[in-house]
Amino acid sequence: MATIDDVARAAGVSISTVSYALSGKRSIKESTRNRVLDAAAHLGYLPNASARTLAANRSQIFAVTAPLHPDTDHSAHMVFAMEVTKAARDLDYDTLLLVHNDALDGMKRSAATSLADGIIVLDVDAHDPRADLARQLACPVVFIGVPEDTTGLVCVDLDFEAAAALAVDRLVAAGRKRIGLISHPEETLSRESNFPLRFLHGFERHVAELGIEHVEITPRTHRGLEAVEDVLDAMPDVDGLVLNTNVDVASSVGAALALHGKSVPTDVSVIAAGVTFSTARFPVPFDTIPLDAHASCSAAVEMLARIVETSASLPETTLIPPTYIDQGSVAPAFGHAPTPAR
Amino acid sequence: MATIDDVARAAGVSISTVSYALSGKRSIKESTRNRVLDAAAHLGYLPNASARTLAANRSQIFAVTAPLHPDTDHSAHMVFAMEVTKAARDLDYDTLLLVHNDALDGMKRSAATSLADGIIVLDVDAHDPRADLARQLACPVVFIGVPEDTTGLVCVDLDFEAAAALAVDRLVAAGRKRIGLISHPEETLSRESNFPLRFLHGFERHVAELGIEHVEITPRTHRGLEAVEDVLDAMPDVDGLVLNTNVDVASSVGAALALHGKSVPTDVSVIAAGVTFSTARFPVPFDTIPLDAHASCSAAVEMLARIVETSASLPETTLIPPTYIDQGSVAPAFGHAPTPAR
DNA sequence: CTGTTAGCGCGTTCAT
DNA sequence: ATGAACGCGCTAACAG
Repeated sequence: MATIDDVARAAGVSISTVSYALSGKRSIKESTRNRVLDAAAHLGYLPNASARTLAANRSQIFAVTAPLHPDTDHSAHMVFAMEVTKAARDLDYDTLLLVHNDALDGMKRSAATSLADGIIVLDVDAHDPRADLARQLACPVVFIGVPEDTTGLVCVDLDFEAAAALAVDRLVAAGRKRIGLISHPEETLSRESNFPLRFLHGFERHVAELGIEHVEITPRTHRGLEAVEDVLDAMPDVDGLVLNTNVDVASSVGAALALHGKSVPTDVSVIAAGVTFSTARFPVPFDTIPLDAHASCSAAVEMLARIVETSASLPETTLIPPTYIDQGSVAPAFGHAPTPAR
Repeated sequence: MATIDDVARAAGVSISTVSYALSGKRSIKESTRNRVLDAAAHLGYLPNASARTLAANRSQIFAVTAPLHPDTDHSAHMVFAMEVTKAARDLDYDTLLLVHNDALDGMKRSAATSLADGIIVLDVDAHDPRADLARQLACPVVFIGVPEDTTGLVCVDLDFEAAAALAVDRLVAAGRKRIGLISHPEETLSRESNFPLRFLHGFERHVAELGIEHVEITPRTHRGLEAVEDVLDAMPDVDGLVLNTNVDVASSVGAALALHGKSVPTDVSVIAAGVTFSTARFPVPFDTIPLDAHASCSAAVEMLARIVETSASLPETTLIPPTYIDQGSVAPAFGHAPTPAR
């Protein structure tokens, strides 16, 4: 490969001139700069990554720790990893993938060796060991997700409590009075993956505030049928349903309701909330309050870049407000004059 | 961070002694070596990645290019990326993720800047632009998948043709005489994603050799029902079915057959072949010839490491022999004395 | 506006 | 078996 020396020689200037002409960190006469640029392009010159890193003390690499639990949704996982990577590239960073048992050690390693300038943490549990580690590391860390103790941490995530409240509000605005929630499987909750809990709390708080009849279900299987039947057992005349669950369960809820003679949206209005998947191609599409990977990831990456580049960080948690996608699965209850949603 | 100088001082030796004590590239007296190791452990010393890279001309990083097409299966994608990453870590390499429109440029960049020691290519098309690029790059590249022109390339993949033949053989051994193949959606085939084509060819060749009645179907939807109906339209008395298709279609094939009064395995014996997903939790599990991500990825990563570390590469394509997982979805046809499978 | 030069931290050759 | 010293390619402080 061509080095900066080759370019300098070809352009008839010194190597610092080449460096500055390419980085733009100080002004160079238009004509000489063009000569440098031409020479660089001609030689196909790109600065050696490690030399640049060593000298500038910056690698332009973010590490991404993404452990895989038995119950994690590979598809959602990939989407987050990709969105982080895309957002990072937009800011001129590459991303190193840290997985499996290396999710924790990899954080230490990439920080201690100055491999990475910063670390993005995915799939955060309530009591995530990576939270403690992040507090010890000198390396900047941003969490996509919120552990229980956020002291000293920078976190970004959908506002799941607000998402749950928004779902309830929409159903209530449509005159729905008996609301069921289908949550995540027990195994996910017990691992204390954090967002289902936050959604659950938001739901409970809001229905309590509004004095709404409600029931919460944890699916025993990966199918919607049993979940729907659990809801109907507990609340036969349910007229509103919130789905904060995985795609396997959610995709078969429509058929399960139909099987029990309940139509969507008339008998039961349904909203999928805090979910990464689209319901657009479901047999029955649902109104959705998405967990928007793009929004979370680009926000997180931008924060991390800012922290790295300005070394100014105020630890704080950023909650992204929920948005609402109408697919026609919520309709006014019989005899109910719809009130405007909040 | 502690530098090698700190360790040298703490151990009362020179930096080269530290370097050799840690790398083991030349022998050091037991006692001094232990002093060095202790000092290093005590200081939490890890060599600076870029300094090490600059001096050794090796980054211990592999780049992984994994573009995402509209029809790619996120879940399978993630599994491959993870398996590559795990295999790489086992050999002391980290992996850089290259996605989206950066899949091609990223290859150039990571090679030209010496960011990566080698490149793993995922999701290979028949006419993949990354194949030409790989031929030009000085950087070692291994493909997981096989493009049409493999001249000068190193490729690793499941032997899809053998997998198709194995599926046919198993059905024939069970006395099945009219075999249907449900392939991938048209959009996947037309992009010339390569493995469905290779599977298709293997299937066609082998049924032709054996003189077996057969029919091939390309699903029009993402559901098994229409696909099964297409098969039944073309071949009402089908008694063997090979599924080389996506999880959405495959998971609903069992129910679709039942709906048309066909039982598995008696009326129709079914094999899923060349698929990344497990059918174990399907309503009706199928015998499976898996596309084993772990096998392909660790083989590819080991080859790449070998090429990087010995700079000895003979371009060649390695096809991994298919394996068979019995789930009870294949049974002898009525009146057929089962013959031993090959 | 441009050139000179001192490191960045480590691997490795050459001496001893 | 150990140490001294050079150089990897680049950035940035300093000098003009």
